[in-house]
Amino acid sequence: MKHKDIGYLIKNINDKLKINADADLKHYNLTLAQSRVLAFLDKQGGSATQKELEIYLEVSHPTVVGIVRRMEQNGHLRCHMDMNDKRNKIIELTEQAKVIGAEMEQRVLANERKLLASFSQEDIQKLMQMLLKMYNNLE
Amino acid sequence: MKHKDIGYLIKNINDKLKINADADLKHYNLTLAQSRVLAFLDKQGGSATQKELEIYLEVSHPTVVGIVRRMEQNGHLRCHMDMNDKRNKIIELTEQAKVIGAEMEQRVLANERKLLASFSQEDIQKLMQMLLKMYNNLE
DNA sequence: CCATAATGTGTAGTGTGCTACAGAATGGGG
DNA sequence: CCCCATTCTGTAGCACACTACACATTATGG
Repeated sequence: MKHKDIGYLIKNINDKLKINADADLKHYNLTLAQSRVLAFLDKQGGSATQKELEIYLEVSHPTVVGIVRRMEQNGHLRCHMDMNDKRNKIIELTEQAKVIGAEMEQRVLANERKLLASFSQEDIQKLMQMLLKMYNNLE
Repeated sequence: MKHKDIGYLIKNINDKLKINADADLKHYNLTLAQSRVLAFLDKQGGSATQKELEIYLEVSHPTVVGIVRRMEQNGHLRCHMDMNDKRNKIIELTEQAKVIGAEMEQRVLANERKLLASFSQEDIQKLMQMLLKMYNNLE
């Protein structure tokens, strides 16, 4: 591959990660973004508010609305209003989705191993540091 | 920020890079993807086939069709058929777009400097190596 | 030379990201 | 207590990424 700037390289890696993950997840009728939601909710005990999801995903709220709507249509989620604060929308995993929650976390780990194949532990540490530094440079 | 996997961190960085760049480029009526097209065509002497653009951008051809159509509508590009091979579509920068071509490359460099603020030269080398390694792990 | 493969482009439909605007519920200060 | 700011959610419209399908043109092999 020819020389490219770092930002571009990051975009190309991200695109490929998404394509691979989406292909993997097709069996579950899930996408990469949706699998992150599923893993998050599973970790939270099965439910969270839409706002908490937005903060976790670090995306705008209309983006979350779309993802939640599609997952609800596909039977992965169920939604209802929080009766203690009617501004909140509570998102819950369905039984069907809970079953595959653990598999999702395994899948994330497997993809990570593939991405970092032949990286030493020090390299992974160093990489993580540098990524966090770039992330913070962009606040 | 809490612990996240590398793939997720890369996505978050990519999203932020896009948001910052798009805000910067709004004055030119350009997006990040469009500025890459403009810089590429400028480097190629002002024109290329749509296929060459596709290979450079590493995206699917329908994605290129959309970007080119919007840039043509905005007066940045002009298109015509290649008379030596009628399958090819030749894309050319307009005069208006050529003027800002050099500025685009400067802008890419400026964004790169911001992203890599406080990175040493060795770190940048190491980072580039690791990114390329990840990229190749995903073929 | 002609049938078939390969190549380049286009369209349809979907998912995920954004901004800008709007509405409902809650909280707080005068 | 009521007005106003804050918070959470929703909709509209756009950009860009994909797959699947379709069509035209060119290249190739029998």
